[in-house]
Amino acid sequence: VLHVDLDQFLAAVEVRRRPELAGRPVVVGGDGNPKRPRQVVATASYEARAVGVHSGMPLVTAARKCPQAVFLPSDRPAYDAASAEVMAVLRSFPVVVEVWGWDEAFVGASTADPEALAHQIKQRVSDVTRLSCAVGIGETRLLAKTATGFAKPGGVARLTRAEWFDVMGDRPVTDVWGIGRRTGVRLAELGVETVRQLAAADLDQLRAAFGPSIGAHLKVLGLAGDDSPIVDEPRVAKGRSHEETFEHDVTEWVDVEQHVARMARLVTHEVVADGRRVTHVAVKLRTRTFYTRTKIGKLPEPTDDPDAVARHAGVVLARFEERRPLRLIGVRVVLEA
DNA sequence: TCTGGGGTCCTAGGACCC
DNA sequence: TCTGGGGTCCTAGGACCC
Repeated sequence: VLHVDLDQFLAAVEVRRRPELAGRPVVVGGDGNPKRPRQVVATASYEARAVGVHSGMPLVTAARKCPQAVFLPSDRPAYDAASAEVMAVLRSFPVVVEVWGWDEAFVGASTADPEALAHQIKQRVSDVTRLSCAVGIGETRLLAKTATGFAKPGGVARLTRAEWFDVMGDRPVTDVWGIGRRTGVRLAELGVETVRQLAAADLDQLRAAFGPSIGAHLKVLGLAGDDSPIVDEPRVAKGRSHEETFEHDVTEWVDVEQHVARMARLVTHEVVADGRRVTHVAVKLRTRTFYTRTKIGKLPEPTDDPDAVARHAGVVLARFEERRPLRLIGVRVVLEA
C-alpha cells in the first residue's frame, strides 16, 4: 500500500497560479477576509505554519499570529480540478487508486521495489501538475498513512509491521489515525493510554465499552491495521449537504425558513444533476452558544423535485420548538441507493 | 482558538409488529 | 392482562476524517 498525500494542498494550488506567492506565508480559508469573524483556516502554507497557524484556526487568530500572511478565499472548483489532475496521474500507473478526499489517495501496487514506485509517482505528479506530495509505504492502509506522516513534506517513508511498536508503541493512542480526542479519553478511563497498551487490551472489555464493531476495530488499529484491499470502485455518494455560518445571527424565523428552502433546492439540484433521487431531508441549526441540533424526515417516496424537498425541509424545520437566533443553518439530503 | 464545510460510519433507543 | 422475545424501521447523536 502506498499513501499519496499532497503537500499543503490548497495553498499549493494557489501558489501554482500565483508564483509570486512562493515562499510567503499563505492562508486559505473562508472568503479570504481575516477581519470577518466566524471563518477558519482551511490550509496554511508551511511558512504560515512555522508561526503557529494551522487548519481550523479562526482567520482572526491567524491574522494576529501572522499579519504579513496573504489571505485567500477558498476556491472549491479550483481544488476539485487540481485534485482530478493528480488522481489522473496516479491512474496512469499500473496500480489500483482509491481516492481518499481532495488531496489523498491510497495506491495498491504489486512491486518488488515500492520505494522506486513511490519516487516515480512523486516525480510524475510533480512533472505533470507542478504539485508536490509525500508518499508513505506500508503493508496496511494504517502503516502507509502513518508512514506519510514521517515523509512530509515531499518525501518517501516506509513503516513495516515489524517496526510498528518501535515507532508507535509508546505514543498516545490519539496519534493513531482514526482515534480522536474523545475515544482517547474513554480509552484512558480503561487504563489504555499508549498504542502498545491498546494492542494488548482485552477484546471483550473494548467491545463492552465501545460496542462490538468499534471495540474490535480499535484493537486492530493498535495492531497496525488490517490488510483490507485497496479498491478503485468510485464511491457512490450517500448524501449531500450544504450549510452556512452567518456573520450575523439569523433572528427572524421567516428568514430561517427561506434559507432552509433555498439550501434544500440547491442540494437537490446538485444531486438530480447526478441522476440521483432524495429519500430523506435533514435540517441542522446552531445557536450563538453553539447548541447544535439536527432533525431528519423521510419523504413519502423518493423524489427528484427540488420544490418537494424544500417543502419537506420546511416540515422538518417546523418540528424545532426553540426558535432562537441562529449562527448556522444547514440542509442535508440522503440519497436513494 | 469564540469555534467552517463536506463527508462517512456506528450506536442507542423508541415505535411498531408478530 | 403487571407482561417475553425477536425483528425491523426510524431518528438522534456521537465520533472521526480531510
